[in-house]
Amino acid sequence: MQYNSKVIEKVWQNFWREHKSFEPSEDFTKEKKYILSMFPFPSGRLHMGHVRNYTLSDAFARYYRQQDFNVLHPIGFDSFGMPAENAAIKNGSHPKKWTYDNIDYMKNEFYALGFSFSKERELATSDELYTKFEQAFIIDMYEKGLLYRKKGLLNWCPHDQTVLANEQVVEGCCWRCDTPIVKKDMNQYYFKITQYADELLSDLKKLEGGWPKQVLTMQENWIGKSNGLAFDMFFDDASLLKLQHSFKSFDVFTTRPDTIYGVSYTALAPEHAIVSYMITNALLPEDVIAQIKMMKTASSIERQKEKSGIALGLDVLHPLTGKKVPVWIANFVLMDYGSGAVMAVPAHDERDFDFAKKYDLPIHAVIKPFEGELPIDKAYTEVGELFNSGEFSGLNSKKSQYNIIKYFEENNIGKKTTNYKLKDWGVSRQRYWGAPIPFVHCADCGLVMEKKENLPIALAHDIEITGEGNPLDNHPTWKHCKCPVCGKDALRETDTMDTFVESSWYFLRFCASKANWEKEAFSKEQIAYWMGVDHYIGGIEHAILHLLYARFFTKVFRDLGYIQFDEPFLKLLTQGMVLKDGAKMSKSKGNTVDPDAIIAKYGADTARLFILFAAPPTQELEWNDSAVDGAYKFIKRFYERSAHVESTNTLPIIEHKALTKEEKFARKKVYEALVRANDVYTQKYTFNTLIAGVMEAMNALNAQNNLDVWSEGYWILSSVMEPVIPHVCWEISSRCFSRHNLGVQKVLDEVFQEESVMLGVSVDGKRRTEIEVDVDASEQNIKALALEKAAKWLEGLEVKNAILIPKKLVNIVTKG
RNA sequence: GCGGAUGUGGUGAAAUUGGUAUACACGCCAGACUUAGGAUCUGGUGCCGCAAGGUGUGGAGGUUCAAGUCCUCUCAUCCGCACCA
Repeated sequence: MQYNSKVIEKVWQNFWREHKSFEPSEDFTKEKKYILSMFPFPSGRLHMGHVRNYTLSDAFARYYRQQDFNVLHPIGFDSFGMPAENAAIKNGSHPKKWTYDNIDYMKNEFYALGFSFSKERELATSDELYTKFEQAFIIDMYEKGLLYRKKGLLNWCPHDQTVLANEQVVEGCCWRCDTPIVKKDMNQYYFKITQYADELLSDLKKLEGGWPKQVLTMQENWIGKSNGLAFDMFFDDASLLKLQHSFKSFDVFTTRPDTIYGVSYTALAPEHAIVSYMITNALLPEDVIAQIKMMKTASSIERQKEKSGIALGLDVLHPLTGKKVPVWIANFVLMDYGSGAVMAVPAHDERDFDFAKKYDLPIHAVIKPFEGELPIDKAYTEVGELFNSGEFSGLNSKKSQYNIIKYFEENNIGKKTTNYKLKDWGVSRQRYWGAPIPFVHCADCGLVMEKKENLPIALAHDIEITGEGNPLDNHPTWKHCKCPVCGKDALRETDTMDTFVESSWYFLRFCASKANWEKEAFSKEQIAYWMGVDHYIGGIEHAILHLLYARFFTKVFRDLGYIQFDEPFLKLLTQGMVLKDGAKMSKSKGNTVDPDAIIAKYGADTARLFILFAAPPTQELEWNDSAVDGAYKFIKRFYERSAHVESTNTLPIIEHKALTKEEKFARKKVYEALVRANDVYTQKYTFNTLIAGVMEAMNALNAQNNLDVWSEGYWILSSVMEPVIPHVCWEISSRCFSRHNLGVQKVLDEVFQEESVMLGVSVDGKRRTEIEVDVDASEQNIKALALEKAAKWLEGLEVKNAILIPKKLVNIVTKG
């Protein structure tokens, strides 16, 4: 009996396809599990990260099928996006052809890996049918006021020639191509995600336990809620005059109202409206204007290098003391947070301190430590006691915040305010390969929505992709249309949507059965049955972007009445990266391992086994060729030793008491593996330990030669391992058990009942020897035996106590 | 700087959550079978030591009969955020 992965894997892959083994049932009375992996971008071929991702979800899906659940385990392709267009520029291929060719290739790879995806529900987000429903949702969102268009300062990637959302800028660079981004003033569509900021934050609590803590923290920090005080700073008379009375004040936000008496200057962002006004109206010297322009055009990285500022020659009046406070421009003040203006308290804020030192501005301390001296060479940012703070002097600084905010509110000079770091999601992209935004610009009616019956607004396909400009905009006819309201000639919006829009609702689309695909995006009934996703598996790199957007869409869809829950993903498993030689696999480093080559050499089962065995799912996985070899050898042994099994359609009945020690041990190991399997599949996800347990059981089986024990062992082990190495298990199961063993397995308690146990004996916590005792031996007898056995180590010592931990050890205590 | 995580043999990693540290596997060593072996099987393998024994979970303390696990301090590595007022 020779193991041949190629033959076996082909047989069962064909079998599963012919029998449609992995299609979910429409019987909504059955208990369900929705197992989902983050779907891939069709980049051409699978990499090991994909293999890990889908091996994990496949293990869950197959396990729950065996447990008799109705399992939805779908797959699709996140198939819009810039790489298709970049490939077009490079090779002259059409993005559509490139994309769908890649999808076909990758589907074959999925097939060769034995993944139990529903074939019927496969989709690509670039399918026009998908675009149709997406555009309809966009229209709904616009009607709800959740989508708007405005001009603003945007993150522009000079390489990809498009704008990016804040979340898509990583360390000042484009998340895709690493090019430093620059700010550009443009028209852009936004989703009003900030309207949901508070709910997105508070609902994180509902995910505790189901999501990794790390991801929850990252989302919390990203939303960045902070409470504080907002108030107006009014200009003095001289400044009003200088500003030609165009501004009488500006708004500032602080989270430290307790430091209000320490304000010694104020700072505006270089982009602030007052600054712009002064530039436009030539209220500043030419060289100062030039400096400000430099400051504005500097990349965010440059801007962070060193603090710099310019005095504007204006003063405002302190809201409580009425004293003059100078107004500066400072490069560290961000226009898109709060109001783009801050009150500066150098004595109690590190940034303000650095700035004040550099420009020799006054520093007024108003908080002192409860004990010890106030530091003079740095800002004191801790809690302390207020002084020089008018009627608030003497208060605890933390507690005084409440009093000070209350004072501002009572006197109508400011109010309690909450700010978020989260910004609205800029969603338009000036690129071709994406879903068109379904709007029309009409000279008479303005910006109007396309009619739903005209959807989808599909892309033009006879386009030229050169990398210059927007192909839809350059197309001779595509953008010309009739206004859906007045019927006159009008122009289509040529921007397309961010591809994160598609991945924000694909998990809902999967709930729709193919029969209804044309008719509706999904039905309420289908959603109610399948959602939420019971296990969502994917990379940690989506901790913020995709997962935040998908949560947002879920809440919006709920408020639109389509669904009735708040959170889409009940449990999230974030897999670690796949490494080779200690580094992330990448083409540039030349350390990639091609899944196709592994399948060709060892088969899919080996690849799957290695990936699950080498490390727990959340940890990094170091690729190791000889360990892959080891996985292969295990499967080979597992298969070849199934020759010991006598064919049967029922679990052999064994009289446990009549067995030899080795036989009993083998049964115990087999059932231990079963117990562990249930625990791993449902709670712990540490597949490495499950596989180790199965290996132990195999070793124990091999140390005995009772055919019934062999058969029972294989009955259970090939069921337990089926989610991991399905092909070889179906082969064994089919040959030996006519597949009757693939299903729920009962744990037999009798195999765990033992007549005697080994106990460790330690003296003062140090292990010395061991004893074998009957399970029902009395504590006294056990201790006596332990003392006798440990006599050698007790010479000259006085025994004070002995502690028995049942079934574990006896610890003999001698010292006082 | 802030936040999170991780440190256990030559390597990937276990440890039922305070109870016999190193399961399982890779590697290595020895043996068997073999014309041959990068196949297969058997045995061994934390470190020091001939041995008795000693020692050992990044480091230093502490709590406990008992600590990889709990507490305090510290070092290292990785990840995320980063002038958010």
